[in-house]
Amino acid sequence: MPDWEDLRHFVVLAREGTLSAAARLLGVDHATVARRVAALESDTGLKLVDRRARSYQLTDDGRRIAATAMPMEEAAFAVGRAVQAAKPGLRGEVSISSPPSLANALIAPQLFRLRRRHPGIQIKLIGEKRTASLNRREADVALRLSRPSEPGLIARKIGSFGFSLYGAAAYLKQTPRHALAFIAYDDSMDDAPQQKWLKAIAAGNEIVLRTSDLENQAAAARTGVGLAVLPHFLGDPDPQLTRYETTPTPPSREVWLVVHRDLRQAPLVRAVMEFLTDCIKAK
Amino acid sequence: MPDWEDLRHFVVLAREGTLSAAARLLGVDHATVARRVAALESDTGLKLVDRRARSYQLTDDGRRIAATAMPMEEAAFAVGRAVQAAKPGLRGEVSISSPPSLANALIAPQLFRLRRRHPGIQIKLIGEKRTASLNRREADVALRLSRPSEPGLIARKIGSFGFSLYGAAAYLKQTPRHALAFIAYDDSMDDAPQQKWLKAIAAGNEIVLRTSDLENQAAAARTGVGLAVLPHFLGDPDPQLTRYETTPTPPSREVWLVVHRDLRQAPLVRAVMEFLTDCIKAK
DNA sequence: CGGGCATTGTGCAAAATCTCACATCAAGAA
DNA sequence: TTCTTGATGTGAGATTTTGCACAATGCCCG
Repeated sequence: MPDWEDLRHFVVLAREGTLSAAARLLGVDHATVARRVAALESDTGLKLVDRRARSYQLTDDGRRIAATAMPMEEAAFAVGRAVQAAKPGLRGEVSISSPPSLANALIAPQLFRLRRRHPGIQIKLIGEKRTASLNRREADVALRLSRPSEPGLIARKIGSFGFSLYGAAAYLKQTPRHALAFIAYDDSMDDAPQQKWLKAIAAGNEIVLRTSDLENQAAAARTGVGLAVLPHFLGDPDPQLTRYETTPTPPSREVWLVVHRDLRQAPLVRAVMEFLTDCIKAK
Repeated sequence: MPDWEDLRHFVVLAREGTLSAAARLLGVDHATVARRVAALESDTGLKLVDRRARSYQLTDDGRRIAATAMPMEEAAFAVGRAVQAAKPGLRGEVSISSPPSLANALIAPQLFRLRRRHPGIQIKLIGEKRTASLNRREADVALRLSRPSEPGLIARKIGSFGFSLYGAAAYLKQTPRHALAFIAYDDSMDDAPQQKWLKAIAAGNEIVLRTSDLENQAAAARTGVGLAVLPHFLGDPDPQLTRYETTPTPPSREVWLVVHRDLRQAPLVRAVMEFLTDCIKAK
């Protein structure tokens, strides 16, 4: 039976493609990954990778072995979840994955409540566009803007929010309707409903700024660059921004609270889920 | 994520029950198992075992974690099979599990043929009563006397053989029918068909020897201790043994060739399966 | 074409791990 | 009881593994 640690390193290498990336992910030196893969090759008597100049290329055998070792990794994640779920009481770390806008505007400002109520809980708040995989234990709970379909996950809709166009009051006053400029996401967000809506509404007008960051869009809109589609929870409290009403109104989005089945009973996780629900409900 | 090697050691400990047994199975020192389990506990922050005077007792958490880690072990076995299956050509070791009688009388004497035909193949012949688990990779192929039902295994009936009562010629001549003594398996084999049959037929007569080893039974019968139920392939070629015909005749048994689905295509394994089929067919 | 930039390969010293030997302890047999 | 057997605990030395620093290489981009 091959060394399980060797397999772990090899699986990550197979997924990441390079020694360095695998090493970063595993938190070890790249030399260690290289040596462990070599050890696995010598153990199994199979050539698993072609060592090319700048990249490790899996051989057919390598792909085959990596594929059969994947279920091991999934089982390992299940062990990790079982460990997390077995932790009694309300002490420990919980990681939350959330879209950056929600994290900044609704979660972070409320964290002090959670700490007051459960002083033993440490939060790791991951505000990333990329949806972290709960199955891979990249986070314990997540907020998502649409219902996820991954197996093993449990999702509950805990709220929704609307969008409007916002701009600086002076800008709206001075600019004739046909000359209004727009601020949009970059292409990577082309499939988001609010972006589609904007593209439709802005058909004839100029899109003067594209940025992937919502905070940037708001900042630009505040200074009179143009109109941005912002969620109400971001635009309404801002004294420098004014809604610009349109028909049709922009789409609204749902907020889903997602957790893995294995973790939903853990007291630590339940407390955080309750907190997140309050954050969204009370916005 | 916990260290996979720690998990491997812990799973074996959980199954074996003692440090020493786990250490033997893993081929390491017992101190290594103890330290790895301790490391796993410190990693997870959970108490997994109660260290009692002479034994490691799993805690509830320990049982839970061990249970979730079992699938990892099964996946590891699958990797092992994939490795074995990926070996090209006809070089390497193949292990055969077989009932001892078949191994001694039909397989071992023919091994020279296999070696002549495929000089690159090394055979490990495990003649044990205990049925080795092909799923756990305790053997690559197996001969069984009944169709196995484990998942993932493929079985083919490759032959059958009959039993008869055998005794020394002189003994049979001298002894009146009602005084014939019998030689039987010990209690551990009470569920074997030939043993049941013997118990029925021998209802009134004395059972003078009980032994788990068929070779012993044959030896005793040869020297006139009594009558033993022996397979034909064992009794017929023996010049010192004579059949004692009865009605009803003893049951016959089937011979099944068993292999894991993952291995059946490997050239190495196929060659050995072909060899085993010939051994049984040509008896 | 040349300069970054990221990747893999290598030798060495340090750190972690394992084996080994011995000690201790409990249970069961004589 | 005393002896034997098989289990776990512990410390020292040997071995293995790892990280680090540096070299070499190929790619991308200006």
